[in-house]
Amino acid sequence: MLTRSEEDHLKAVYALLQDGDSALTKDIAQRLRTKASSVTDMLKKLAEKGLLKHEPYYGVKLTAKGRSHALQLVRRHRLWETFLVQHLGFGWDEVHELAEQLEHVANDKLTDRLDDHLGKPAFDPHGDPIPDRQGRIRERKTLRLSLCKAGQVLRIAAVSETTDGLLRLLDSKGLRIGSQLTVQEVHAFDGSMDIKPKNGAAFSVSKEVSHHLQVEPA
Amino acid sequence: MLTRSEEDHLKAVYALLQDGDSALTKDIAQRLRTKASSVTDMLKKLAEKGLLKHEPYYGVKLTAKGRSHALQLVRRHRLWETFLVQHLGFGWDEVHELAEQLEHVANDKLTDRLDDHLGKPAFDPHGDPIPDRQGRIRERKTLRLSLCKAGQVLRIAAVSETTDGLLRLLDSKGLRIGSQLTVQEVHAFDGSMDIKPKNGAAFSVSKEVSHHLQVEPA
DNA sequence: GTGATGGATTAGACACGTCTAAAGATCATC
DNA sequence: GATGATCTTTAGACGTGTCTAATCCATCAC
Repeated sequence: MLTRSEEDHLKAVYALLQDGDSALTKDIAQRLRTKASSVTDMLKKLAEKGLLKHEPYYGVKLTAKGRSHALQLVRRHRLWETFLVQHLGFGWDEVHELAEQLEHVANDKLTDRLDDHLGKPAFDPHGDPIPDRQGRIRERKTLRLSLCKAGQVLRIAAVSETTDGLLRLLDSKGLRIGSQLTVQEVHAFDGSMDIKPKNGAAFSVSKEVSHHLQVEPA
Repeated sequence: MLTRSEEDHLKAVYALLQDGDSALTKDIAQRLRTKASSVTDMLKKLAEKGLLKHEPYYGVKLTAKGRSHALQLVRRHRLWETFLVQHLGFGWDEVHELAEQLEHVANDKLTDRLDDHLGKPAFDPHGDPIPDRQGRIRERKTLRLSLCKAGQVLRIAAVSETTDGLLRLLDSKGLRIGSQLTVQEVHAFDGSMDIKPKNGAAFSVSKEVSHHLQVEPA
């Protein structure tokens, strides 16, 4: 049995490894709004429990057990988000915090029943894939907006779930999952780009933002 | 903001006061599977937060604030139980533990949406009343089976929610919410009674059991 | 009243997760 | 390969919630 804090750390590691190639102690700390020293302690603990390998000063890698556990957390998180949006009428940009709490209710039967109830969805309201019972993910062939070039016409497939601010920003520009947009220009000096929603005015997004936007060719 | 443990203690106090006239430290401890000394500490803390009055060696009484908070916990607990049974197909005797966890996700919007989604039910699957948004309870005019006399024909209205064992016992005898039964005999020396389900064989229940069975005239 | 009894409280300890401050590694740059 | 910047870890402390053991209190039988 993992404590809530252990689960939070495990999920942060998983998310950072998904995102980039490494999970830095300070990034984990920042994500969990805690301090690096606390993270070190926790990594040691998770390593002892066999959920990850911790090479001091070098980094951290999930074990199969750790990855599996993280995937179950992600599964629960995204199923709850889907439930909150589809059945309780919440907006996709206001469910993250709630799901963050609900995901810690660990009960396989509950999770599976919820999954059935929702029709075994493959993607959550943010467009992110929902791992199945076995932790398998049905991937989409999407790419980061930050890797796209001027002139490309794209559709938004997913938005990194941890950034509610980004969701609201997009919403205010009339963009949501499935919306179409065109890349007008990419500025080499800072990686920012100008994009134009199909039915709206062009605006500029920072590299930070485009990095978190998953798109597919329209 | 209350911690999970504070909420658990508050709810235990509320439940015991509902049940009998007083909430003994040792009974709270037993209910929470903890020790009396731990409970004393917690009562002190809850008293400082203005949720209850703690008269050392004498007892404990909820303040309006404490009662209100407890009612919200009960509300959430019973709404989740209703959801689990009605929408996810759980049995009424297996939802208690899960609801015990879900109730701690405190978010008014979520609670109200769930309430709406379920059709603002007045009673949960155990037959217990669900407090509304304002903490108001729609009472049934039920009485404890333990107070009934031989010859009375009754219908089961509710079963104390904290005793899953009782639920299974009843189920095995063919009894559930709404089932009809007749009191055949009451044994004065130990308070036990013989009851006969409408469509089933008579059996005997202890005072402990009959105390937790809410019935109404059939 | 006096004692016995049983519940309640206090005192002191401990595990856990967090923090700050200090020390240890790594790496880019000169 | 020394230096400084930055990140990581360690050492030691603290708050919280729990425990055990000892003490305190109310009550009931006599």
